[in-house]
Amino acid sequence: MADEVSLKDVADTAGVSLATASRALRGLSTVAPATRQRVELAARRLGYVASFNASSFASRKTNSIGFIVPYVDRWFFSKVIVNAEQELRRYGLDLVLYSVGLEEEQRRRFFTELPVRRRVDALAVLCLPLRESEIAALELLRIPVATLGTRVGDHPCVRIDDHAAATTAVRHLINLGHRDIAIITGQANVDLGFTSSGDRVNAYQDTLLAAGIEPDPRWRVDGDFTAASGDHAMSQLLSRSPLPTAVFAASDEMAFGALGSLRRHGMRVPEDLSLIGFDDHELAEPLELTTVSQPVPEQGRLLGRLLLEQLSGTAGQHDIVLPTHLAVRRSTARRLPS
Amino acid sequence: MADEVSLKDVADTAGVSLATASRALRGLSTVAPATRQRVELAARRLGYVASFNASSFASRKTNSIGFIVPYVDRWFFSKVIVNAEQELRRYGLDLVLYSVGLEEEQRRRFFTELPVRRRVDALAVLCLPLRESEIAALELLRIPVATLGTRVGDHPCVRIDDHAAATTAVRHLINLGHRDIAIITGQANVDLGFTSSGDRVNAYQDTLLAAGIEPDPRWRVDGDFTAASGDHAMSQLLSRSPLPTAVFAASDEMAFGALGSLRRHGMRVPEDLSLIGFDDHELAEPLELTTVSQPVPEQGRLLGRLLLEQLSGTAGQHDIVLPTHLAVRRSTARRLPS
DNA sequence: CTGAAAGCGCTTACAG
DNA sequence: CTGAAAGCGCTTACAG
Repeated sequence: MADEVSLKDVADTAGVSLATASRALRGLSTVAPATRQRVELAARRLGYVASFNASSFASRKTNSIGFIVPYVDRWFFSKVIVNAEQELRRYGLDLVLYSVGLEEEQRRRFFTELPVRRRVDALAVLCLPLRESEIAALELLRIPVATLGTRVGDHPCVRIDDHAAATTAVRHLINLGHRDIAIITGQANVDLGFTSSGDRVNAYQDTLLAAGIEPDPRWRVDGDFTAASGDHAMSQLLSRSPLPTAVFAASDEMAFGALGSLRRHGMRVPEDLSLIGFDDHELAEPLELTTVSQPVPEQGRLLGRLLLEQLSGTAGQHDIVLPTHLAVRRSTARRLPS
Repeated sequence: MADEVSLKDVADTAGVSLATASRALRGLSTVAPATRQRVELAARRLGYVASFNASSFASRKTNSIGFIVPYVDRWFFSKVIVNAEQELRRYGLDLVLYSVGLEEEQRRRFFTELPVRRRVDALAVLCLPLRESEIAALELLRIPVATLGTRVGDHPCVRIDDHAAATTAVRHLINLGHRDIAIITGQANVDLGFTSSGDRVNAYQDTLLAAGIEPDPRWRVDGDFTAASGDHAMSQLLSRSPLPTAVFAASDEMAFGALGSLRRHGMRVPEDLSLIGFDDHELAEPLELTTVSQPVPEQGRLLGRLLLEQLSGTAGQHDIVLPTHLAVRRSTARRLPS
């Protein structure tokens, strides 16, 4: 692109210095309105676009925000990322993605080599509870950090109350008369250690106990948040006896898999078994899944805003807990008197 | 980060010049092995990481690839993006996302303001058939372009044969004895004009005609690839009379929505109606949906590779058409003699 | 195989 | 409100 229009061209055309042209185009307030107009006109005429690289380099900012995520091609994460990205793009910031979920080795490398160093102005950590050593590594960066789902140190965080939300789900089943309630957890991914997963299991147990029901360990099966694991988990539950009358799946995607298993086994929902999920995935409504609804796009937007606030030094509230609610659909019903 | 280790520090420690240090760390071949070792050791000792901005700027490369996409939070696109990104990251390239799908205004701005200018080294266009004026705008950039799903000018492309794939789906229904076959298209998004959507509709009509069946316009309902639209479309079909005995949904997500509608209407699949989708979404297997399977991750990887090849001047094959296959599951069955 | 020097295209104190 | 000049931290001809 040897023929790209440079800021110098704009400055010359407008009859001002490089410095003034730069200030005018960035909207700095120390430029006379008339001057600004001339510069803007020249820039438009010449079709000038600033070099991202050059201006980032000169200003010692990267204009990029790093996102450390376990997965990007899962419903929850893709929604969060899209919405955070839109929030950041308004301020000219790029989102650069780092997937560290899959392998321990990948994660270790990320935190030792710190590829984000000198590469991003701030960092978002999504649903990854960090170890002490990892937190220490991040502090070395000396850049703002915000997290989603799980608090990391004192960094600002946006999340939901997983324990309370899961409690709502289990209590809904209990209120419908169920006592034989199984759970499909997300705990198979122990290495990632999503806190939300643990919180949901704990809520399940606490809520049962509070209702005077002893949680039966045979009615807990661990999935990994995928539909396939939900399918498999439900098949395991259906091979046991006695059968539960209701199942709480810790994510909608697992619930969808469970739905498949139930159909293959000739079990009707909710007539033979009630099923409740967690998330309010967009398929939950068409598939009539009762679930705990959480505001995913809003979490993404707020995460973006937390980062923005820190970069501009106007950091506000630090631990934002968003509300969830029960979306009652057809997949849960009153327990039949048996 | 006033205290970041610079290349100068590394050079001094290793007792070489800046230039040599730079060459050694980038693995250029014109460095003596012993020298290289000394430099690498020094870099490791000091914990040196090159400034992305500075090296990009100095080398007049952005080390970023732009992805123009209609959506990023839909199954197909998120899979493609993840896989392309992994391919690119191996070569130190970042993927920067531009969503231009939603509003016409957004799209117009993208192609007139060209925010990718001076911002990316190459561009990927995903499933967006471009207009002449838009193609012209891209050519102005004078950077490599590769596309997914739809050819744009002569640029390299990776795709499937949508017409052939959809033909397989419809023929499967015909082979099962169905003649009253409806279609849920993706044509509601006319503004985006996905070619895949049109190709699938055409294949549907062509295949019916080839079998001596006159396509009935009442059995075509337009969706927009979302589950909600599939749900709605199926409800419309079910309100008509006579009913089709089989339905081809142009995407799995629409098929899932259709499944919801069918259940609410008390229709059994496949006993009362056969349903076939398109994509092989991960929920297709648990939900037992017969579908046309396309290799989505591979399309992402190949797209990344096409871009890489062009950047390194080793461009190979230019129009890669990947195979698809029918995944037969429980949602389709032989038409009952009525 | 190595080094000295120019330069990438902006932004930013500093001075006025 | 504006300009001259330094400088951001690397890479890249060029020369040897």
